[in-house]
Amino acid sequence: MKKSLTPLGETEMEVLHHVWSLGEASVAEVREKILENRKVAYTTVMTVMKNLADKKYLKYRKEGLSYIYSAAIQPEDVRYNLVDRLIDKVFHGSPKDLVQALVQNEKLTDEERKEIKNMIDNMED
Amino acid sequence: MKKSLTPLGETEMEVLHHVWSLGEASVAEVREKILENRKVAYTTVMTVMKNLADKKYLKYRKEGLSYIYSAAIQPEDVRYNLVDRLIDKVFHGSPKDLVQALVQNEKLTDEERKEIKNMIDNMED
DNA sequence: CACTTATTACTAATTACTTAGTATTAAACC
DNA sequence: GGTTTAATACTAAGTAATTAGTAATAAGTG
Repeated sequence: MKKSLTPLGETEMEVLHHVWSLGEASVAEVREKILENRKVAYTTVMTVMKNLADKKYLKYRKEGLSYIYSAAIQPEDVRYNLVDRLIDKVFHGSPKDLVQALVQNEKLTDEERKEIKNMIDNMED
Repeated sequence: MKKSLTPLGETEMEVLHHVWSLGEASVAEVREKILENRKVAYTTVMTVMKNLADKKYLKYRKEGLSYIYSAAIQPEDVRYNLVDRLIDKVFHGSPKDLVQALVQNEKLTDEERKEIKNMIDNMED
């Protein structure tokens, strides 16, 4: 009965990210990518990928003796879902409040602030 | 070794929200607010509030035989933290991508989109 | 003063995510 | 064909969050 604010854990997100950017990937390939940042056991990555497949975030096909994984869900879908959830649970239904929290955050660089402004300006009404 | 995308769970966030809006609150008062939406045991709310106090999100003072809780951390701080985390873990450091995911989300009403646009337009460069 | 009531403290069960070890299976090599 | 190698399957332990029951404590009430 865990109720997380998010549908996925951090490692799951990390793995998903690598699969997205690789297109198709074996456990070993994903592990290599993760190893660029931190150490992790092969079996750990395998377990996470199996779990993600169980949850339908990944699909796979057998090639020789190993499985080749690919994404079953697109990044946009996961991101939308996550942002929706956050707006609901943390910002009580106000997307504006989220943006406010974002742009008021002093960690944003001027560059980033400008990018965001440009993006919105170019958005059609 | 749990690694959540967020520092708080859903119920914890819910309780925190009520304490913020009430200013000061007893367990019973927070529980009443939650009961407006769903059923929950008195002891459950108590446990969550005790945990939040342990994590320094709430502070309390004794009044008679009960504790009166108040927020030790402001909503903005929690929200900033959460948004930062999300940008880091899900949007790989790009706040722009978050905004993009947000405004492209078809669940947003035109009204909300407009509000966001106005807010950003009024932002200083 | 005994009894009801309100409150907190303690305990525990459940679920989810993370992490990784051990076992098994199957291919590949000598 | 037996042995090494690489992969997956199975198992399990740890931590966090949720949920709530039971025990203990203390205050007020007749």
